[in-house]
Amino acid sequence: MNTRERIIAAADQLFYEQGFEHTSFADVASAVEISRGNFYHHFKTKDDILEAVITLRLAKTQEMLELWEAEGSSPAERIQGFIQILIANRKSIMAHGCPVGTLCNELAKLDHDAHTEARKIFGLFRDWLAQQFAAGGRKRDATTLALHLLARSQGVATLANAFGDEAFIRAEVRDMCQWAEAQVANSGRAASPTSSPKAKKG
Amino acid sequence: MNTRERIIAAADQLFYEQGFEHTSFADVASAVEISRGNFYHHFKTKDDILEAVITLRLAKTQEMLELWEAEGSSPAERIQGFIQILIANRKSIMAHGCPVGTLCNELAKLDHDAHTEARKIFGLFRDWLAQQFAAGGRKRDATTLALHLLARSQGVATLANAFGDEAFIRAEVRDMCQWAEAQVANSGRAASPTSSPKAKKG
DNA sequence: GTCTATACCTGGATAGAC
DNA sequence: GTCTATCCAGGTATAGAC
Repeated sequence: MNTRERIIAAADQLFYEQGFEHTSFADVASAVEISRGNFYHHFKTKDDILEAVITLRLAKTQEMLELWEAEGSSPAERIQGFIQILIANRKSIMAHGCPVGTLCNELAKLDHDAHTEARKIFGLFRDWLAQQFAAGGRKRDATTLALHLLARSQGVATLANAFGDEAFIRAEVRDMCQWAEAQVANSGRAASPTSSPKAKKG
Repeated sequence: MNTRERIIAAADQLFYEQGFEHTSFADVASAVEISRGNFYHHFKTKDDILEAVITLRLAKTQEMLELWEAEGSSPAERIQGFIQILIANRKSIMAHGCPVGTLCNELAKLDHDAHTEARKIFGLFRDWLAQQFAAGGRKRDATTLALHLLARSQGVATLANAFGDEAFIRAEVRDMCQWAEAQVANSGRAASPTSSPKAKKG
């Protein structure tokens, strides 16, 4: 990994943990253990680093989705794999929220041009999920279902971050998995539009 | 409205639109049309303003919930009133996200002490919603249902902010209303844990 | 490519006149 | 209570030596 890549990786992590604006060049430089002067040899402005970080995230997301596509044996299983990242990443989500959602939120507030690029990460997840629902027989409302699931996982991340409640994450993940199962199982019929999270110990 | 109150009101709005960190004393002072020096007569530090803003938001939220409590004629109607704020505030949500969720997120990233105070706003909504579900016959899982609904509305706000898609908000609101209706109608029985957003024009 | 030194600006915060 | 003037820290960015 060359210096440029190390800078991007460090910025990626710090932007997630501390936010874009709150992270200074000095923070990144000290994480990479280079001088600030050297820093500017690789990136002219802070926006350039942001752009590189978003590009990296897009690439990593794309790669992950392709892996899931290859590994999962059915649409239902793949969708459940997506939902499970809430549990796999629960510690960092409780500490810092969802990397995608919080970055988009921050860039929207800053009225930053890169917001357009950042939301493409959401777009990748949306399209991949829609593809799974379509493959599961829900061609007509695949994107609606994808956005619905994406929204739910975002909401879980936001509240998990606010309350730090791991049991809440697990309960919602369980419910989302059951919901997803029912969607692609129910492929032919129009499913009921109502649901309930399972009552505790119910 | 005295100067202090005007400062808090301006800070409240700017923190929402631009974020806490991105908003400078100069921004607030110029919005209130006072000098920066005068500013410090009212608030010693930036954290003091943040605290005042959160206190204001807590009070306004409490007041709003009490109003809804008095005005709504049934638990189901009150819950639907809560859901409808996503539509009433759709423009600002698409532009800046949810005021509560985005503030909590930002404070978590800054590792700011006020995070504890800020999440109490979520707590007010959670408890009020739980109260409605309990009144609707769902005493046992009232808080679970409340958190579920709160999470869903947060997720809708996050994606609405990212994509600026008003139709998406309306579709999710419709689905949440139907879900809520079914919950308090179904009071006695354990409801099915699965749901689907309605297929478009389905 | 990497460093040190430094210029420049913004933003938080203070002092003191009115 | 309000103002102007000012200080200081930190953050972005540049110049130039090695």
